[in-house]
Amino acid sequence: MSPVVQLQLPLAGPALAETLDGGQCFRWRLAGDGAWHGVSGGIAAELRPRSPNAFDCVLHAGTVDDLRRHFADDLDWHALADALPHRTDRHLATCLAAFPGLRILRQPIGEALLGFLCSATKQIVQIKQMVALLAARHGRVLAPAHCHPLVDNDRGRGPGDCHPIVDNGSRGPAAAAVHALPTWGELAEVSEEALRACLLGFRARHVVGVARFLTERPGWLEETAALPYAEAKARLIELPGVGEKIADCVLLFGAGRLEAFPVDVWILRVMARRYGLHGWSPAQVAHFGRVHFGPLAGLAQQYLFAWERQEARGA
DNA sequence: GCACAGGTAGATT
DNA sequence: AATCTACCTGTG
Repeated sequence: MSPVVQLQLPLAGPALAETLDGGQCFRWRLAGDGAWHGVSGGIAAELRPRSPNAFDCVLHAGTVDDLRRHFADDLDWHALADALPHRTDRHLATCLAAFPGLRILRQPIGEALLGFLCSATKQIVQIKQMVALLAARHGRVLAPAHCHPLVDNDRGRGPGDCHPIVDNGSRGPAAAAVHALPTWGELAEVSEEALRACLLGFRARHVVGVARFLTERPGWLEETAALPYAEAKARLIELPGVGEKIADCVLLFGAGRLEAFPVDVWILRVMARRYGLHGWSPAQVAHFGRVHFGPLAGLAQQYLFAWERQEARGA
């Protein structure tokens, strides 16, 4: 049987869907049978909600500890949300109530950088498509095709021990190979043309530029992640294709900096419609956000974003 | 057919 | 320092 992964706090319903498929990461998807399939770093997992804080879990690659780290299960997300100024902010209180348990996942910083370089003026569906193509064509294999899930544990069987499924009649479609995202070292070997073939458009030039930059400076990204927020952000903005917004996304989702407050068109809209900040510039809104929401502004941003997306879908 | 999409960078005012 | 524009391409 599949092992059960127990979380410290509930993550279910709209908060689960928003956490995994709300635009903070681009490699989780909900399958037809209700299972969440996801890849992050060295993890390839299938999760089936079993109770509000437990999942049946099949790991095709990676360990349960890796998965817990990805879900940032060491943090008390209930307490973090409660530390936001929801007592004096009615709209924020509404957002918190609508997505109880929403989390900021921990992603490898290089993957967050790649994903958000692809995000410029694109919808989430399309970003996911680009990232899927980048992984399939240029990332190393995490789990081979037609591989039985490693249901026992993650020891004693290597990927090479998997049996091909010959008779697939009653099992549904055969599983395709699961690929990791390409590392920046691997991306340095990919031509701009090949990147454009992954639907990146003008973003391909940015990826090439960043790959060159990082290749010449080993350890630069990891050093950046360890710097104080303001210094880290200033360094990220040196990268081609990275401005204020993407730098904040990389720090929030790839370096656990919950004070980072990315300001995109959605947040601009939220601040105008819900907070009356009509005509404010992104820089002004960013300043307002840091002051009003405080050191966990990034978590507030994710709640506001989730609520506004839900409204836009016609709630 | 045409605007728009979780932006950025360089030019122009 | 604020505003304008080009940059790719799938989706409605």
